[in-house]
Parts: sequence; structure tokens; C-alpha cells
Amino acid sequence: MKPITLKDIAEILGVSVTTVSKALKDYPDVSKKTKRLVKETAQTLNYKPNAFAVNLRTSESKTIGIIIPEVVHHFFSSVLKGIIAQAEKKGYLVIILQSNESFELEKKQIDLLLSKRVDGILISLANSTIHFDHINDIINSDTPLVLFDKIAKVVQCSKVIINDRKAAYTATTHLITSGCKKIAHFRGPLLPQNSIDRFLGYKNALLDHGMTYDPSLVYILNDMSFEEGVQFAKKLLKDHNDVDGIFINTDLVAIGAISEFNNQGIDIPNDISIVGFSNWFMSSVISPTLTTIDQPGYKMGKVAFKLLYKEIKQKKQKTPVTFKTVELPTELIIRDSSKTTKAS
Amino acid sequence: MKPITLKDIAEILGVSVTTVSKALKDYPDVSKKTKRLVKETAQTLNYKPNAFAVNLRTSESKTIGIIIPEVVHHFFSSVLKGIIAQAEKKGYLVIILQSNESFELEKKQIDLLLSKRVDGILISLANSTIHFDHINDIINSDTPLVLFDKIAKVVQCSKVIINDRKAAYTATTHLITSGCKKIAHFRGPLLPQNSIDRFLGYKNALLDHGMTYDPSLVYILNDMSFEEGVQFAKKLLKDHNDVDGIFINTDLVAIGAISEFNNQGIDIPNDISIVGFSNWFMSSVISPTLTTIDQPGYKMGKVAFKLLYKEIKQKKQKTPVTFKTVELPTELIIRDSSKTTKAS
DNA sequence: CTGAAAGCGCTTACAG
DNA sequence: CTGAAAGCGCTTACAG
Repeated sequence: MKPITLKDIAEILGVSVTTVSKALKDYPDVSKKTKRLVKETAQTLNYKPNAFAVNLRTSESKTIGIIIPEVVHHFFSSVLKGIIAQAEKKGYLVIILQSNESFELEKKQIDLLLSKRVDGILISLANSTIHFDHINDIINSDTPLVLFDKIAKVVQCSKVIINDRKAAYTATTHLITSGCKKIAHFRGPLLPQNSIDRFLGYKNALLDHGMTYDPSLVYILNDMSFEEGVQFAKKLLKDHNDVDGIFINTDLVAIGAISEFNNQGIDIPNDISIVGFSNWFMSSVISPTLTTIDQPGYKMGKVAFKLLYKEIKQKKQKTPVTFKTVELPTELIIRDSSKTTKAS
Repeated sequence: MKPITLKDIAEILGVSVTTVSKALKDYPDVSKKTKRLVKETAQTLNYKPNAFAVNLRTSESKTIGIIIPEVVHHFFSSVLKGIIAQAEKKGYLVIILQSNESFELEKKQIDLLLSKRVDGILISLANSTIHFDHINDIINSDTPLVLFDKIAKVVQCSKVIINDRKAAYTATTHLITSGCKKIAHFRGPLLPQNSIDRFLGYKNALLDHGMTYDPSLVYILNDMSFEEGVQFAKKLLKDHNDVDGIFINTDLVAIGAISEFNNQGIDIPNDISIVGFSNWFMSSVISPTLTTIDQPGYKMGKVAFKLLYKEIKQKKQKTPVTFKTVELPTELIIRDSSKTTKAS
């Protein structure tokens, strides 16, 4: 069965294709009667406009692309969910691609999306991304672009972020005011702006509160996994057995560390206090529950799409495209892995 | 900057659009010299074929759609990752939609994908899906379709599944042979084939081993959350404080139950043994680690796409489309939440 | 109120 | 080896 076309309807009713097209789109210059007839027939035959033809005619596909480092990841899938939800409201579909934290793959995925002529692109950068020519390709091709979470400051486009530095500062300050005297930091890789900012927040909090910053207390992790949490918790105990607080870059790692400390019979928070980052739902579930920074993934997805949508519209109306950076608020969630009152 | 078209290249080189098109696609009837010139020019101008025009001409979009109940879910995102990986190898992009376990939304999403004329559709059904007219719409529109994990037996199409009944049988038998005498079951909602099959596996294992099947030991959960795990663990202890084993429909719920038992000072596995389902990575991480059934999500995604791809090719070649049901093996992973040897 | 015509950018059967 | 022409299915400026 070939799909129904405008021509089919036109032939059945003995009118022109033009009239059928206009009737279906409620053009004012078509008679009520014709409209009714056309619409009824379309309905009966279950007519669906050929999206390929519409795309070609209108030069838009009502489809956007999103590239994230990793699909199987609580934070990114929350963002994805937010994007899908918001896109659906505006009649857009979402093509999902992942970079696997690889610069080369990210480049390739961008090329795919550009070839596909999606109406806009949303990206959270891979950790290994250091050059931005591929990102600028998007901008040069005149495709609306919004960067979220893992962004590059130098790229000229709209962005949705959290204030990693401030959040990390808050997290570390919480450890300080609850009485910790020697605070370590498990940080992410050297490149991503995120891990830099969280590290700086940690460092500044120490300095602002008259504590010494000791680089040997900062551990640089690679893949930010549960296993690394276990491994670096062990290492930390060996290197500095008098540490009494840790600010950890992400909850998954923090949970690994907690698991190791539990195994070794270390009392959290009395021997060591721990603060994570992201507020993964497991954090409220493990024992002890994890103090952390809430990072609003779903909301970030919604906002990112909204910005993108605005730019898509601006482009269509040929009004100048304005870039905007939205900073979403984060929140310190105090749970059992840290002390609430100052130890005396 | 308007995108480069075949016409642009043709004009620059003083040849016809036909020749440019053929040269780029390496038709044998174009001279080597022309091919070289055309390709060089295309390269220099960064020519990218207009996907919209190609789609219209070839009636295919090299895009497939996938509908899952929930994006933020470890199993489904693993499947999604497998699908994306495999699709990319074959040059297909993936549009992601979620049904939120809602029949109505599932219907709507299918309609969207059909209107979009994707080359194929992959679905894991919502729990609330009871009629299959919308699924049959896909089949009637001649769009290749593969159902995975949450399938409907009555729908005529290819499927990728695990043998839930057998896996549940294995899980329950493990509890029996390790010495449990009174085994409860936390099951999923009544409709999905999955929860039915896992329940039947549980029941059959009991009967086959000469144990009595007691319906009051079967608890029907709704949203299969961590919280429900906690809540039903409490309920179970109140109703039947002599239960010494539980087979739980999914790991997340099992982890909730473990957390509650831990809080109440119940010894797992000596007081109560627990077996979960899915092998979520947290299962190897909580304390005690959870015995479970490994459900190969990533592989399921890969296989589902492979089946779909085969059908897309068959359709294109106008060879008859053959349906196939692939059953992926599962595995019992014995960890610390169950006993390994028969208690005496 | 209706319709003929052009055109979006490509592919391909056909003629030369 | 090259190219004119038709056509995929739609939209819309224009004529009547």
C-alpha cells in the first residue's frame, strides 16, 4: 500500500493539489465546504503529509540532535529526559548520540548531525575535547547550538550551566564549619571546566577560612567510577590517615569511598566527613546517606531546549540571534555523611 | 551562507548536475578526470548532500525511532546505548522517545514516528499497554518493527527477549537448594508479560521442588522503586516473620528491601536470603552484595537493532520479511545476599 | 474561491 | 562519456 498523497485526495475530490494543501492548512481563501470535504477525506484515508517533502520544501526537519558523553549515566539521562519532554511540547523530535568522552567521536557525531540538517544541536562536551573547530563548524553552518553542563567558555553560543565553583565552595565550607581540620579533595580529570571549577571552589574555601591548601590532599581521578572511589579511599588512608573530611567531585565516587570506609570500620562522619556532588538518588539510600550538592539535570535539559528553541525561532524570523548563559541554582543537601554542628 | 548544492558545483565546473551527482557516487560511466575534479571541488566547498532531498528521492531517512518506558533507568539506558552503537555502525541515527509507562503516550509517540517516516521502530512496551491497535498501525504502515524486553506475544513481528520464566525459575531454585523453606516473591504489576513470567517461574520452581505455593507470600508492587522495596520489606516482616527467602522482581526494589532489613538488624542471608533481577551495577556494591539474574541490556539493544536492520534491508530488496524471536541468555550471579550451600 | 506553475535538491532511466 | 528530463510530494506566489 503506497502512502496517501495530496494528489490522491485531489483526484478523488476532483480538485487541485493546491486546494487540498491549502484546505488542510486552513488557508482563509478556501471555501468552508471544500475544507470540510478535504479534511474528511484526509481523515478517512488516514493521510499523513510526507515529512520528507515537507522538510525539503520548508528546509526544516523539526528534529534536533543531542550529544552527551555517556547515555548510561544518571545525570545525563536526566538531562536527556528534560530535553525530550520540552522538545515534545514544541513538536520537535530528538536524535541522541554519545561521544563516549572521545574527542574524535564527538567530531564525527557533529558531522553526522550537520549532514542530517537538524534544526539545532545540544552538546555536553567530552572530557578530552581541547580544540573547538568542530564546535565552530556548527556555528559556521548557521545551526543553532546550546552547550550544557560541560561547556567551553571560549565558544560563542548559548550555555546552560551551574556555578560549579560556588557549589564546591559551599560544599567545602560546610565541611569546614562542621569542624573538619584537614580536608582532601577527589577531583576529576584536568581538562574539563567542571573539575577545574570544583577544585577551585574547594581551594578558595580553604584559603578564605584561613586553612592551608595542601596539593598532596588533592587526588586526580580518571573515569570517576565507583571503583576509583574505593581505590582512592584506600590510597588516601595510606597517605594521610589524619584526614577528617573529603569533598568528592561526584556521588558515584563518593559512594565507592563510603563503601571502602565502611569496610575498614571507619566511622562516617565522626572519623571522616564526606560531601559528594550531583545528588544521585542512591545518595539518599546508602548508609550513611550522603551529603551532596544537588545538580538539577532534568531542569537543565528543559532550559537547554528552551534556549535552543528560541534561537531556532530567531533564525527563522531572521531576527538577530542572541546568546544567553543561564546559570541554574544548586543546593547543598545535608545528610548523615557530614556533621551538622561544629565539633568542639 | 547558503549551503552548497550540486548545481553550484556543476556551474563552477561547467558540467551538468547529473554528472556531478554521478561523479560523487562513483558511477562507472564518468571519466576519471571529471570524477577527480568534481570530488576536489566538493571537498573544497565542503559540500554536504541535502539530506532532505535525498530522503524524498530515496524514500528513506536512515533514521530509526525507539520508544522506551523510561529514559532514566539503568536497564533501558543500557539497551539504548547498544542500539545507538549498532545503528551508528550501519549509518543510522536514532530518535528517542519515552512512553512514561503510559499507553496514551505510547500511542502518540508511535504516531509521531510514523509521521516522521522513520525507517524502522524499536519498542519496549509500557506496563499499561493492553490493546495493540497502535502497534498494528506500525505493521500496517509497512514500517519494520522489533519489540524488545517488554513485548506482546500476540503482535506479529520480530522480538528480542530473555526467558523470564526460566530465569525466575533458576533464581527461585537457587533459594530452595540453598535451604530456604518459606520463600516470598515481590512481583511487578499484573499486566506486563515480564512480571507474569517471573511470577510463573517462581511458582513453578516451588511446585517442582515439592514446596507449597502460598499466594499470600506474593506481593504485587506498582512502580518498582527503592521506596517500594523498603515498604514491602516492612509489610512482609509484619505478615510473615518466618519467611527466610525472597525472590524480588528487580534489583532496585531488592536494594530497598536490603536497606530496610539492614536497618532492622536482620541478617542477610542467614535470616533471609534475597535474590534480585537485572544485575544493576549497584548490586555488586551494596552490602551485602546482591545475588541476582544478569539481564544483558546492551546486548539486547544490539540484537534488536540487528533484527530491525535485517528487516529494513529485506523491505528495500522487496524480499519477504521474516520475523524472528531471539532469546538472550541470562545468568544467575551468586553473591552474598544468598547462601551458597544448603543449610542443614 | 480555485488552480497552474515553479521550485526545494536530489537521483536515475534514457538518449545521444 | 555527458546531459536533458522527469519526478519524489509538498508549498506558495501569482493569475484568473
